[in-house]
Amino acid sequence: MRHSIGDVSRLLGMTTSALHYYEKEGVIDTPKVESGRRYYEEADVYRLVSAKKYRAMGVTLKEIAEQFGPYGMGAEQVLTRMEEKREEAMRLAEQYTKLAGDIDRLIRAGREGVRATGKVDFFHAEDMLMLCTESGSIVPEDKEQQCVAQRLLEAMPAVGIGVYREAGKDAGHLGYIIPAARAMDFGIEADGRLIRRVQGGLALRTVVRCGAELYAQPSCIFAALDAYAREHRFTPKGSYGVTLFVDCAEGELVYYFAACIVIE
Amino acid sequence: MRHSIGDVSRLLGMTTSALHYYEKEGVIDTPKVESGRRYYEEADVYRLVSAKKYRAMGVTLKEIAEQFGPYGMGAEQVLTRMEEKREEAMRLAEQYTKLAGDIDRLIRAGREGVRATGKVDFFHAEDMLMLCTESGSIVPEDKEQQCVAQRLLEAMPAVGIGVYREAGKDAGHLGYIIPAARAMDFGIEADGRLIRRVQGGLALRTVVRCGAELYAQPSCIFAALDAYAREHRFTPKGSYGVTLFVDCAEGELVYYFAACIVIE
DNA sequence: TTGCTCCTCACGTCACGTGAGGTGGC
DNA sequence: TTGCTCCTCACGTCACGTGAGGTGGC
Repeated sequence: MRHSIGDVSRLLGMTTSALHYYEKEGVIDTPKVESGRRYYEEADVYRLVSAKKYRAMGVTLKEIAEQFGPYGMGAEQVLTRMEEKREEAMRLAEQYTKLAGDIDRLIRAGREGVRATGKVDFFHAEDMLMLCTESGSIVPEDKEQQCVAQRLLEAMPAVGIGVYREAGKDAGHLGYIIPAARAMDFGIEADGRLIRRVQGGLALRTVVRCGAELYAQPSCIFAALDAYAREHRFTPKGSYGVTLFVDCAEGELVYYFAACIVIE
Repeated sequence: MRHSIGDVSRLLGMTTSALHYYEKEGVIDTPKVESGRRYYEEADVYRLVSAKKYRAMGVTLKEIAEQFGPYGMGAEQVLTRMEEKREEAMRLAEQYTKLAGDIDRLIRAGREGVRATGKVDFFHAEDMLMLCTESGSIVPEDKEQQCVAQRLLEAMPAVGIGVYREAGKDAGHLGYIIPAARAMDFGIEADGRLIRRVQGGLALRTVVRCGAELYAQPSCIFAALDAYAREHRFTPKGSYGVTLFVDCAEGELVYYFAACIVIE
């Protein structure tokens, strides 16, 4: 029995141009031609169904063509390839699960930020890992430090831009910040020099907006909390803040930060 | 502080050409130029870090450019977009989890097939759903039936090509087969006409190889099992077989099928 | 004759990577 | 002068989708 390209395309749910492409890539050796038209034999359709199956597993057309070619692969090789694809699929599944979690955390923090801007409350601050440059810039000067920062940035979107201020100091530093718990998944550890651990604990928290002054005075995000702490006689330990999002709606950039001062 | 493209690229872990591309796509408005060279301000780097964060969430460059543009988006819109991306990530996570499971089942069946070719044993056959054409071809003639088959093929790689033979009949039919349990995930149900349920139960099983005779006589895959059943006086109920894989190693196509006869 | 299917190019997609060939600054 | 960084273009990637312009069969 011979089938037209239209019937085959409807069966497989692919366009005729996709079938032309499969042919060009050597997945099927040009089906018989007759006055220019293609006709597909049962075995060709079987092959296309198989090809679609392997595509669904993430095998590339080049690999499939190889597998089906005149010097095709035996069972053992095909099974080995499938094992690779299974690992790949599991890796992707895990990656997307974690991504969904990271996005969810960002959304929660963002929603809370919108509601809570300007208010002060208490919460239990997580331990964080933070990379700050010595120069105070967002870009490390040293090439080695650039590479360390790059490794941290691989952990996006779990990692973000933040501000850190040591206990008792006035100056804050811009840098990259990530929850310590999440950093472990990426094999990122505090090294005591570049990447430091910021101790969590009971903390005062608020959400602030700021503009370009952030770059000149990163600690500006702590101003409201500092006043509150003084007024209520809390003894500040370390302080940190994380970017919630950047609002561009008015043309001017407005940065939203969740800032906190650990008090215990 | 101003940074060269090299420093920024090392920080972000992207090539300079990627940064050129971001510029072309309007993610950053051309940073200041001076004798042809780009220099990035702190705010530009902040923006690039943000862009990288959204990229990691699966936001396209066009969307990011929109978000950062002169008529950029406010917090609420950004949060809504992030919710979409979270759903997308969850969908993908689930999809890849199931894909890994499907591939795993294929690998197990394949490995067992390699070991067990020619041997007969007993096992508990699952219920299956099967679509067979009336014509006996792998391609339905009717356009409506082609579309039903297409819906089934969306369930790749859980669905595969198989053979079905009714109890007491000699002829077998080529078609598409999927475990009934897995079919539910895709909203596929037996309709009594095109898609039929094949009852499982205690069954004889073997793995057979065959060539092009499959198309003329699909029931050829049951030959060995039929002989065994006659010899041991089992009363066959329905029979079915599923493709394990196709071996192309010798140039000739050799189909491997796991065939079974339900006896109870 | 009129639809319908099919044909072969050619070009677009998306987020870059990889040269080729040339210039500027220390 | 020699490296090094940076520049701009152009073309490739991967699996197709979308026309444009034309032909064959009922």
